Amino acid sequence: MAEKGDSTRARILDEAMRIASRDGLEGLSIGALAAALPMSKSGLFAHFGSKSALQVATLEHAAQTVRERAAPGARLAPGPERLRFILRTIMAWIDDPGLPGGCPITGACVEFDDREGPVRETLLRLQRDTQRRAAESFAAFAHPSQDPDQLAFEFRAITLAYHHASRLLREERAGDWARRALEALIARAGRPMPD
Amino acid sequence: MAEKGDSTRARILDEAMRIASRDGLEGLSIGALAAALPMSKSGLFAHFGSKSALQVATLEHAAQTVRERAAPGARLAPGPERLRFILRTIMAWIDDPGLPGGCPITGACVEFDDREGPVRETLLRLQRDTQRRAAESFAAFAHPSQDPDQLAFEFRAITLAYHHASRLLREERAGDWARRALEALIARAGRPMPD
DNA sequence: GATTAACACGAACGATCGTGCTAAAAAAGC
DNA sequence: GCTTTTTTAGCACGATCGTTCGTGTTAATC
Repeated sequence: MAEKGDSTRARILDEAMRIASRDGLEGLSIGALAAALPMSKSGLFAHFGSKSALQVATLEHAAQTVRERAAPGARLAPGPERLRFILRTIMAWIDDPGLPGGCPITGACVEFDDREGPVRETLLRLQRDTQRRAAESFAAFAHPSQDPDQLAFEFRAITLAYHHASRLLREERAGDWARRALEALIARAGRPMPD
Repeated sequence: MAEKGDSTRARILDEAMRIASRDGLEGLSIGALAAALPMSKSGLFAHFGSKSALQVATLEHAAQTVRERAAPGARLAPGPERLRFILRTIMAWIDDPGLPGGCPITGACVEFDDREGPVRETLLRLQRDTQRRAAESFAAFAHPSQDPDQLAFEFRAITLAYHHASRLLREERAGDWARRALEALIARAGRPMPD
């Protein structure tokens, strides 16, 4: 049985997530990762077989981590409270001191948005999934004339802008801005759509 | 007089912007850039003296380009119409077929959000500038109880989410979503802030 | 026409990139 | 305790990275 291999694989991916957070998935190099563990380059490489496999594994590992942190939100019924919980979780994830460059998935989204390959496909799957979940929560309480996908788009917008304001601009008010934006969005979702 | 040098420098930066759009500012390599022009690696390098100087110059060039495209908006008074024009301009810029990876500045924002150095400082200056301009347009018509910085944050959110939906997800409805989000934001700006 | 400055080039540097191959060490199964 | 499988290390490869240097070519100045 593969026992030892799995635990070192997890150790590798934890560190890979950290490095990818700062330097991006492409900037994540096998040599630097091996040196940080520490481990031999070839020994590490044998776990994945290719760089893009390592990139995909790192992405999935990051997605799994944030999924676990958001798990308590599943107890809440889909609706405003769950959305507030998700936003808090994402904001804490973006500001996680263990991730010196913010969310590695967000980074990869910009890095690989136009590069075909397995990494992009993994990203698409992950992002479509979270988009769908946000839309569900909006649909649970929004006015029937409102489009859940529209609201989910704006929810995503808030998290992206928070990443931008918090990490690049280092703006202290970023948290307030994001919370207020969500409250306004929740309020609007309950009203009928104008036009 | 530096005559020939300036024109080749512009040619270099045009191509650098294209490559940085797809591969990021760090993925922009001197060798690949020289091969694409075509030009010798050393001849190109002499124009900038270092890679980070090339990165900064590429960023400034991109900012100048988008500034020129947004210039007609200066004729409009600060307010909703100008905001609509800016959003249209940014969306066209993000979808520009000459930029195979979307806006290179947005890419750099995620790539360099936690890497100290001249590139990050350039980004900070550029982003603070556009943030300030958006806040001005909101302040021109918003209800006094509204915070222009809050509204500018949400305006940025829309453009970031559009980049995400259009380039990564390749979602056709992205344009509609962004326009609707802006209209909702403009409408809210005119109303007093609740509580 | 001679001098000088600006510009581009080719070659080479040490370093690091991703990726194989082979053998030693460690763990697992009996 | 031995065998078999899994995991790691060592070493080397071709390619590419940013950068430096010396040289030639072109254009402007006197």
